[in-house]
Amino acid sequence: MASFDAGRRDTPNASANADAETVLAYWLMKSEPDAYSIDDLMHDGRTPWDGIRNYQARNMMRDDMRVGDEVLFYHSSCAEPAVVGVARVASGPYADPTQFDRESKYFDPKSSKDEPRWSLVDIEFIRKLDHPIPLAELKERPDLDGMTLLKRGNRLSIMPVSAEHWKRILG
DNA sequence: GCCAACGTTGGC
DNA sequence: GCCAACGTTGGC
Repeated sequence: MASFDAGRRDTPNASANADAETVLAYWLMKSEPDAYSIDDLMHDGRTPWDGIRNYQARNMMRDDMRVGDEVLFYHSSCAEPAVVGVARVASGPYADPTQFDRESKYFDPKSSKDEPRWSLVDIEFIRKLDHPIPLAELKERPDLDGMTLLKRGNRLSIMPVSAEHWKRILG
């Protein structure tokens, strides 16, 4: 199992370092545009990132994200997979309400309100890219070598992005 | 704890 | 639609 580091904490004891809280971390979050696109986020302004049912992705939202962290919004499972916009983490973690909703496809009978299994954060719109950056283009760039998104077999829908890669992609 | 079977993701 | 890759489940 790969482990991830949001790259935020400079000291081993982050809790003793108040400044660590103010350092932004960067993320990439995938969404199928048929289900929820960057235009949907632009329209809504803000949305709960519900429906995540993968433990690694959940752990990153629950344990590693901070309000203000910035997010590459990525369209997956579509004609042209691409980074299409920028968003921001807008809340701390809380229980994903869809896990308790019997009508939801994300309903989880093994979860309970006392011990919720799935957490989420809210995401808010920052901007849409004038020109999406297709996956195919990202793959061709030597300066993005090692990016989690580009690793073979990667299926995580949420992943950290290093500050270096962030600058190279948006710069 | 092992591991086969199954389900899901997501590019192509 | 195909299929590689990976996560989860459950029998043992």
